Amino acid sequence: MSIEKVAKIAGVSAATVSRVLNDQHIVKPATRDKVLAAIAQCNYQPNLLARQLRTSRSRMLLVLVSNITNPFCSLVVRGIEEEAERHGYHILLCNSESNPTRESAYLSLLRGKVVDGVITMDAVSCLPGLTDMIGDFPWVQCGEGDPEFRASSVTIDNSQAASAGVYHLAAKNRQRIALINSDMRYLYSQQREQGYRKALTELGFEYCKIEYVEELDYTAGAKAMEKLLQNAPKPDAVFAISDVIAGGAMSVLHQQGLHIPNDIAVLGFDGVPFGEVTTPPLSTIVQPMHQFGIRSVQLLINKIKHPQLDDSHEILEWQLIERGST
Amino acid sequence: MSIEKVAKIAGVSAATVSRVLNDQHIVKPATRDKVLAAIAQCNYQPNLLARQLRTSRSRMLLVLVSNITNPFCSLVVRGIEEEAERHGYHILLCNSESNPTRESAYLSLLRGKVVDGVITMDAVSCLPGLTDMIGDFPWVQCGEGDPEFRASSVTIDNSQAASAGVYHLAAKNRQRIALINSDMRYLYSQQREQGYRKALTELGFEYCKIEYVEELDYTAGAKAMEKLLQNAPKPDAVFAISDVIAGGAMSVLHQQGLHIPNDIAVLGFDGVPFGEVTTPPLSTIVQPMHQFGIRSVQLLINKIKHPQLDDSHEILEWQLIERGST
DNA sequence: CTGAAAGCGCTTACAG
DNA sequence: CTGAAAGCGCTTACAG
Repeated sequence: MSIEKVAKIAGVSAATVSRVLNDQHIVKPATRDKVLAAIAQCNYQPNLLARQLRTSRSRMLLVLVSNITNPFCSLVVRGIEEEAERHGYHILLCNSESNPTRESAYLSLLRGKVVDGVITMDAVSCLPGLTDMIGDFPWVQCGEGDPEFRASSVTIDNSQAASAGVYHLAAKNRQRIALINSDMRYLYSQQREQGYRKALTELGFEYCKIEYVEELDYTAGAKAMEKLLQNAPKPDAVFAISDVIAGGAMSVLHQQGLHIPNDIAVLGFDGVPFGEVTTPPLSTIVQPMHQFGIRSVQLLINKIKHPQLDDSHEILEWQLIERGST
Repeated sequence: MSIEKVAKIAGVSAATVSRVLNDQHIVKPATRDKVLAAIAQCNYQPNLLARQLRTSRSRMLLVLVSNITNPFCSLVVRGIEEEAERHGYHILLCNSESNPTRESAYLSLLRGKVVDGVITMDAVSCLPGLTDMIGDFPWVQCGEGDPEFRASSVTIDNSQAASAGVYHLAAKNRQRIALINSDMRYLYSQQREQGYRKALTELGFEYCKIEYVEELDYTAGAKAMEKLLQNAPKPDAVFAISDVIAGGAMSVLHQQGLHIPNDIAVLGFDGVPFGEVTTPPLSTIVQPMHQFGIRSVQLLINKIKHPQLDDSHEILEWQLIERGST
């Protein structure tokens, strides 16, 4: 079923059908009604590929996440989808697992005109080949903002938030605050570590111990916690780079019979729902995940509509929520 | 940059460039080399929309999930993406939140030729309008298999698994086994409830108490648990329809000072990673989530390639894992 | 082995 | 207000 056939049924030209389809009000009401009737009669739905090819607009957005399994990511994606829908856009999801081959396969959709722009939530910024692939296409980095790249960004002040986390723990009389950080490829990891070290210095604390994880999952958090408990003196607080990591750490502490927060305090990062149901509930630094998604889409669509626009870098507010674990 | 320009640079016709692009081996090696050089020289990437329009194959799959935030969903999506990539397909994600408007917007992409087929993980089956939209397009239901519909499916035997759960709890000397079930729109909810009731009858248990949740999140699980504890006699075991629900329930039990499993046992469903880090670790019925994703894609692509094929209904194996909570 | 031509199904100046 | 025609960028019989 094509526009040509609808036109024939309605007794008009394809151009007129197209005008009706696109809500152009220059069509005479009577004609319009005939067309609408024909469309309904044959249950016609335009071929979107043809339209996209012709207009060179796909109204699709590529979203590159490193791990959709991470609740932080899925909450951001939710915000992205909500806002995209509002603007008539659809989402193509690439769950990259930080796999460059897969990322580049998806990014080639930009040059292939299948998507109009991309939101990245992975550290593409350190994979030079990939940034070449993005080239001049509309791009916003979400949750991470490397000003070196020609991309807009939506983030929080990671360094400041991490410092605040350390001060919070210090206010709870903790002296030996360990950090479980993730892959230093991520700019946010670097920034949070910097904030952690800065606060430690300001406080005059000597204890400074950092364990790195390669994946942001419970198992990685558990392993890191085990390592942290091996050397003396043991920490009396752990600051985890993500709530998921904190969850893994807490399970090890329970196993070893340590009391949270008396023996050791635990502070997370992200503000993911499961932090509300841990034992004890997890204190954490909340990122505005939903808002991350919404603003990212707004910036991206703005850039798609006005390509000559300058990149903008948004810093949203974080918030420290104290629950039972600190 | 179009195929025409590449052809001009290489001194051949567009048809020849197209043949090289599509790896057709009838091209003379010398010609082939010239073309490849031209492609490299101008960094050419074919317009995928044009190709898709011409071949009427988009190599895109639509995935409809009700809530990407649910770890069950994201683990299945991961499997889907992995297998799709293997076949050269990309994923369009619709996080429907069970919102019919959004679902139908995405489903219209089927008739719009933007996607070649759809995998649903939501209860579209009870939204008649939506199944009309899917029409005769390739469709597989994942995690739910309603034989009434013209769709293939990949599931487990939900009724059998639920019965086994009840028997497991009975073997732990539980007599008052409550069920926290989800929305009865879902076929799997109906099937699991049926398995639960069947086992209860077989065991001759009189206690039978079911609480329903509308959302599959921690909060909903917590609320349901609170209600369950309000009437006497209290249950000595809770069987939750999902691990996330179980997590919410456990937090309430901890708050009320009840010991798990001594005072009350908790059994989950899904086998999601966070069940490993609860206190105590969660016993659960594991669904092969990754395999769900993989098989769904295989069935779907098979159907895309051979539309006349009959629908197939696959039942995969579940597994009861006993951890500390039962 | 290669090219000229038609066509996928739309949209959009242009002319009337 | 409407239609004829061109064109988006590919692929694919068809002919040579």
